[in-house]
Amino acid sequence: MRGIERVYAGILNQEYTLESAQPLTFHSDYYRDESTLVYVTGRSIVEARFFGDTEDKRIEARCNGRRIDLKDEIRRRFRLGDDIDELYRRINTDKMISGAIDRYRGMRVTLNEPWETTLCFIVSQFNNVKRIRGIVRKIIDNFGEEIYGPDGKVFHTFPQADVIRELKVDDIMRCGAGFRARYIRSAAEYCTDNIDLNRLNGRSYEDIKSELMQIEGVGDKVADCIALMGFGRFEAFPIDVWIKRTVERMYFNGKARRVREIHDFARERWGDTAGFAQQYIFWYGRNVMDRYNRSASQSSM
DNA sequence: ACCCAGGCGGGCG
DNA sequence: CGCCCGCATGGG
Repeated sequence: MRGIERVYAGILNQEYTLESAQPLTFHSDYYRDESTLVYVTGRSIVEARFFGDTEDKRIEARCNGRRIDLKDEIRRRFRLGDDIDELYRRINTDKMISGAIDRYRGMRVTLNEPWETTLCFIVSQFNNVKRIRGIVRKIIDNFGEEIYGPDGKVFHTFPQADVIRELKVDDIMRCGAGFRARYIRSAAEYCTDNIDLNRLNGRSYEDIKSELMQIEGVGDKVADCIALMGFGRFEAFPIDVWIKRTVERMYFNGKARRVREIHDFARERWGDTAGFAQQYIFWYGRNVMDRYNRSASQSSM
C-alpha cells in the first residue's frame, strides 16, 4: 500500500454519500471517526481518506498493487466529473426539495459495478440496512476470492455471476438471504446465460430497465436502482416506500398516488436528473419527514 | 411476543 | 390492470 494519489473532489460529503444505502454502504466499510473508506473493486483494495469540509473536499487514496488507475477510479466512483452545481440548479425546483438539498449538500450518487449493484439491491428488498450489510458481507466472504491487503489482512473479491450460479440455493440461504436466495441465483444465471450486464452500458435507460426486469426478483424499483447506481442513469427514479410516502407528503398533500403517477411526476419535474433528486428525497424522507407520524426510534441501521 | 424492513411474483376480481 | 397476500430472517 504505497503511492498515495491526491484527488480534489470539490463539493462532497462522504458521510451522507457512504451512509445513504448505496452499494458502498452495503459491501464496504466507512470509518466515520477516521473519515476513511475501505472497499474492494475488482481485485484491488482501495483505501480513501477524506479531508476538508463539504465545499472543498480532498481525497487521498491508495491501493494494493498497481492494476488500476486509482485517480480515475475515485473520480468515476464518486462522479466527480459531474457539474454538481448544475445538478443542484436542475433539481432545485421548489421549497420542499430545497430543504433536502440544503440538509444533505455534498451527497453524491455513486457509480458501481452493475452486477454488484444488482445483487445488493436484490438483497435490499423487504429488508433493513443492517441485515443487507450482513447478508452481502457473508456472500462476499464465503464465495469471493481471497486477496491480501497490508499486514496480510484478508479481503475478498465480489463473487461474480459465474461463481454464484454454480451454488445451491441453500448455500445462499445460509448467508441469511432468506427468500431472496432464489432470486440471487436466478439473477446469476440470467447474467451468464442471457446477457453480460456490462454490455448494457451504452443502451438507453428504457432498454436497460426492461432488460433488468427480465431477471426474476428484479422489479420496477430494483431495476431503477441498478439503472441509477449501476449504470449511472439519472433518468431512473426508484420508488420505494419512503419515496412514495415522502413525495406524497411533499407534493400531493399527503394523498396516496400510484407508483405510475409518481414516475410521471418525477420525469416531468426533474427529467434526466430525477435520480439525483431521488437520493435527496429518499434520505430526507427517511431521516426527517418520517418524524411526523412515527416514533422515530427504530432507524435500524 | 410482536413489529418491521430501499419489494417481488403470483393470484384474484 | 390494480390490489392483496405470503415470503425468510434478525434486530428493536
